[in-house]
Amino acid sequence: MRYSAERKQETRERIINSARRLFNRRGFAEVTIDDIMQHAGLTRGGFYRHFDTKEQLYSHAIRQFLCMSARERWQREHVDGCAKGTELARMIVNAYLSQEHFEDRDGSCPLITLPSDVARGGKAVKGAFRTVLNKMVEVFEANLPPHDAREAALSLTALCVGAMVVSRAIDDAGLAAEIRAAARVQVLRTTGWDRVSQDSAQDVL
Amino acid sequence: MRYSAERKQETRERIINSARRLFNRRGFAEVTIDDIMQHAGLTRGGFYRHFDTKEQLYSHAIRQFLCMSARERWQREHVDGCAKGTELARMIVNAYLSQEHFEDRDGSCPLITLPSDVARGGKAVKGAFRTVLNKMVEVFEANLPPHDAREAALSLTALCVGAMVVSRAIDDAGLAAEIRAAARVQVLRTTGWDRVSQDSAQDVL
DNA sequence: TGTACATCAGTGAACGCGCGTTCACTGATGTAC
DNA sequence: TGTACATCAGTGAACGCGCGTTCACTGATGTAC
Repeated sequence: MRYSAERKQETRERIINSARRLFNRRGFAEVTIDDIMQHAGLTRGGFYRHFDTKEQLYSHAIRQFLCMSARERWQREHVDGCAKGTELARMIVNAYLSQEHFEDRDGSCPLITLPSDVARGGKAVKGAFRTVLNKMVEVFEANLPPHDAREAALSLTALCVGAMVVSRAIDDAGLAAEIRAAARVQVLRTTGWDRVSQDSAQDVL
Repeated sequence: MRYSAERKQETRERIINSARRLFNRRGFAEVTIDDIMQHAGLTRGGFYRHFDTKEQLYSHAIRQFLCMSARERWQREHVDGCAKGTELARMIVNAYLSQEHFEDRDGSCPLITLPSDVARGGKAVKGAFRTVLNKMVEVFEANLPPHDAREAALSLTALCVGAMVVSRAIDDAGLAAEIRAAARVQVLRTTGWDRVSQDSAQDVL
């Protein structure tokens, strides 16, 4: 077969990547196949060498976003790699609620960008969403006093996601920042994560 | 003018109501004008006696949802009218995070249903969203110890909204309920609202 | 190594369906007298 | 009160654009010999 299989695979992934970003930013219906292919440096017709329908691409895009080690990828990009334990948990919270993450509309955590869409979507998408959510809960849970770790981890997750979701939906950067700051204080205070390793207390934000 | 102005107004509001419910449930692009008019008991053509475009209707629908005393309407529907102070705050939290509110996809608080759409929308919609958000924050703020009332109110709002948003986006009713329960415990514990008026402590949920 | 052929990723024009929008029409009700 | 006329909310068929999808074609690269 001419054009090596790897090259085709690369193109395919370029398409999925473009799709992920565009869907993320504008939603399913507001993005055309033309947009996606152009964004990937291709033309309309070639699309169907890689996918059967637009919907199929959508599910791949979401899946890439949600399943494919979303937490690891995100963590690698946003958090210094060598932190451990409560220090890691604190850094994740700081990075999650940071201005930088707030502004990154294409690449941000899908729990923030997609919930309304997912709530209206099918089983597959909801299942993937749950997977990512569970990963986030696990990180928190592992760094909390055991007696009510799970309960606390669930509400911390809801708080972090909620603060970001709401921040994104308003047109007032000051209020948005205030909400994220309030959430951060609340998380760090209730968990005690602000009291560990004072030497690196000011790093992320 | 035949057909009294009131009758026309009634029809118009019936259309907006249908639109609000359908948009809320399925999103803008997935609802056709035909759907909306049928749902309102009318036919396609009549639409343009009331609105210029589908988008205009959308903005009216959202506006009705968001601006038009959303908090008061919601409060009236979901919370016993005569409660006051911290008791009211507690009841609102309980109702907000209740199973009933969780299941009411058409009529639920727009902060939960719309954030992804609004985040992708224009200034007008975001402004309206902020209005509702502020109202929710105010209720909380008025019932918290003054020294950091605002900060606490902001994070409580994020927590309540986040818990509902995330609950809706997963396909596991058990986990969804667990998240809402965890959020409720967290809110009531950090605010102390669970410690007031023990006589009516079990009412809502 | 070179030549002939096969494959298929990618192109771009064309197709056709769905849906937003328009339009000629109806008929119920309002107003004038 | 009754009659003629005007208005316009609502109808349903038709229009036309946009976009998902199809298709004939190209040309780069792989394979066979």
